[in-house]
Amino acid sequence: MPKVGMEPIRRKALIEATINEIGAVGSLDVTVGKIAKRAGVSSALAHHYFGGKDQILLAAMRSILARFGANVKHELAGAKTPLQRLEAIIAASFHADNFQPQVVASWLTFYVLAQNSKDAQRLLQVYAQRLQSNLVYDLGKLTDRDQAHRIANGMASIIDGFYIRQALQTHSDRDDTISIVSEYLHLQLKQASLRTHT
Amino acid sequence: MPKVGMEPIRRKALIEATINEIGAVGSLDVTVGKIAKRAGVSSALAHHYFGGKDQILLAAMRSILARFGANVKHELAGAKTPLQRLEAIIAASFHADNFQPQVVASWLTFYVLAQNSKDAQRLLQVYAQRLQSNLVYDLGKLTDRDQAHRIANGMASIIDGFYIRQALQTHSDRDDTISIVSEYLHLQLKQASLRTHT
Amino acid sequence: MPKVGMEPIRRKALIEATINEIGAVGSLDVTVGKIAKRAGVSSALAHHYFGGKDQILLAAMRSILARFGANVKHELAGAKTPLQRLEAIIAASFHADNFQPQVVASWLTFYVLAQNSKDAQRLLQVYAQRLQSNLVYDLGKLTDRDQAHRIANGMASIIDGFYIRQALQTHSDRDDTISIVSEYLHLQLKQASLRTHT
Amino acid sequence: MPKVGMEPIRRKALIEATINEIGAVGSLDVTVGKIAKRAGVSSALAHHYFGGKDQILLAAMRSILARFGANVKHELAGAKTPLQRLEAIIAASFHADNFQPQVVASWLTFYVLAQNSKDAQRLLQVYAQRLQSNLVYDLGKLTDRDQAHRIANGMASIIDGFYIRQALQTHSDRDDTISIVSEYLHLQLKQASLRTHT
DNA sequence: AATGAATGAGCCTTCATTCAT
DNA sequence: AATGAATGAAGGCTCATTCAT
Repeated sequence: MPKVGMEPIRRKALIEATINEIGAVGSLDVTVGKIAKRAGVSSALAHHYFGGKDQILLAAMRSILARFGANVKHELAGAKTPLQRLEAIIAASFHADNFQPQVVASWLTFYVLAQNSKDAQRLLQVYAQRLQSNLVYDLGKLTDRDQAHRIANGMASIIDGFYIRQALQTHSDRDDTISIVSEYLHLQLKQASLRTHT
Repeated sequence: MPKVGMEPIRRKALIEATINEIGAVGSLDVTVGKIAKRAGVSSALAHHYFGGKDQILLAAMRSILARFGANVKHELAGAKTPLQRLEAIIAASFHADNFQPQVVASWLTFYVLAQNSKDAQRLLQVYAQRLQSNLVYDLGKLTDRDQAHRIANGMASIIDGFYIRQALQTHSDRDDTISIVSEYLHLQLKQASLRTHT
Repeated sequence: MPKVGMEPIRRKALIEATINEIGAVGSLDVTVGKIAKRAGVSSALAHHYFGGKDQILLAAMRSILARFGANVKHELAGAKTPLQRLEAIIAASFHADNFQPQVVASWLTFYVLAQNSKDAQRLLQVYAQRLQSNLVYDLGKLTDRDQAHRIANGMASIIDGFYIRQALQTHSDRDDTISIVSEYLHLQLKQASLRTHT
Repeated sequence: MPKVGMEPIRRKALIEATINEIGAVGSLDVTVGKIAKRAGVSSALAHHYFGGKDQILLAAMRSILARFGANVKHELAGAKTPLQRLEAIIAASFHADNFQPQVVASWLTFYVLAQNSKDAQRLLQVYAQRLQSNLVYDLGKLTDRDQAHRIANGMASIIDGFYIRQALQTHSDRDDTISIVSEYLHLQLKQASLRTHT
């Protein structure tokens, strides 16, 4: 039983516990005490390692965002063409990891948190902008700049829309979801190409 | 002058105060005390009329949903063709009344509330299903049943997506938003007609 | 049992309880909960009426200061000559009301509080300056300005000194104490008059 | 190189840190953790060496008292006559070492501590009695026993009074302070001699 | 019709203290 | 000799809720 170097272990456990707790109680009533209990430690320890409730939530948020980023990167690895890259981003968005109930519930909580916490807001905006630039970058190779922005905007919205509907337990099939978003992309591109070439 | 018939006045005032309070504090920290103060009454009175905090929130939710329904009905009034009706639904969704910051913040809160309250969940689902059936009904006249469901699903998601992005203060232009959703509809219909006729 | 207009009664009771609690536990460990219990109410009510612990302490401080001020005013009422007025101030300082163990313990607490609270500091300085100006004013009629300030300074210090020693339970006789301070005053005045007339 | 003989070094550092911490935060909020951090060690070590918070404070108190005693002894070294000795005690009381803000803040803290801790109380009383006997002893050579006690009492009070006023940041000039106390002594002695010879 | 009074329950946070390493 | 790990206990504060008037 190691008695040193516990910090990373505890941090990880607490972050995991936070996400699961949010998933379990649906974001309301999420309490430092309950998170700590779920992680098998005292609430004092949670404060010791994170400094406060907000920072625990923020850390959980960062963790989810990081995992999402990693998933995107991973999916992107095998993609060659811009279109493949765009499809990869869609796939990553609905990757099982990111689309789990607890994770989706966490997203919802973070959206709410972002209404009052500058830090949470910044975090969420950084993520949103990165997604947006990824989309715009690849779309830019397939159509003009204005269309790229427009389509990126639509895609991001439709993805967020499916997320929030998932949070509401309007369970939809993952593959159906992906195909709807993917189809959106294709139709928009076809239409954009028509517009451009006319 | 005995004050009679105050109940509907107070209820209305409290519901309005609830929505504004949610809009003001961003859904967190919304307190019966603050709602009551905003409505100019004591918190005890709020309990007296509604029975509890959850029911106050539910009433506010019903109010927003009702207003939304009225807006839809109003927009639908002048619509003749199925396509016009679908456009009317889109227009109503982004009608200024429904797209105000406080209202959008309230939606977010209700989504969260729905995670824990059966009543809130039911309310939200009733609304979602009504929207869905409206969409499916009109789409059904323009394409086959499967396609209708699919397109309705996509439309609802993209609308919800724009809502949540609005809640995050990713302010987008109302007309742009409408045109993106509307375009989505048209492209899907064109595509569906191709599929059907082949 | 009156159920309205409780506020002043509760405030008074809580302030009294604060002073007694400070006296009882010796200023350390003084807790909102204990104060409230001593006043026969819940700690929530104490917060309701005062807003927070600091403000409760501040209110107790103001009460003691006010009582002190009233005692001074009362003693001053029968005083005619400047010398009588100065003696009256001394008498008031060691008046039974102000020299009770709980009250003296409260003073000590307030001194400590003043180290960290701007409000407490200001309060204490207002009191100190008022005492100082009273002393200087009357001394100024008996000697020159410089001497007046000097003697006032000495008198205030010796009074404070007896207070703190009282807080330490170095019980000294009240009359002895008064006579020592009074004697200080007389000797200083005699000396000052010598200095001036030479 | 095994670290041996660290104990006295750590103890000294912790005591010094305690005094400075009290001076820095104004006696409230003084925490074992902060003291330890200031001393550059873990709070566990502080407990290891002292056994508990109270004992750390007590040790700091003893240190200040000892330093004060040393200062008195040092000043007394050059004093020949009783009067010179009395003046030496006054000088020592306001010696720069003892009149530093941190030291004065510590005194205030100890006064508060003494309200609840038997040990602190005893310590403070030992110091007070030693000072008192010193004063009485020398005064006894200049006047009768009753007068000696009386004057010693006044002197001690006036010194304490200046201390507490210093703690309240009513900064007074050191030399002025000394001269006021010294003058007190002289006037009292003159008066006492009159009384005796009459 | 309306409210002031009052509280219990619960949450976040801090801190002295212990223990194994 | 020294510390990271960990916690129990307690405190300040908030809030939904009840009740008598």
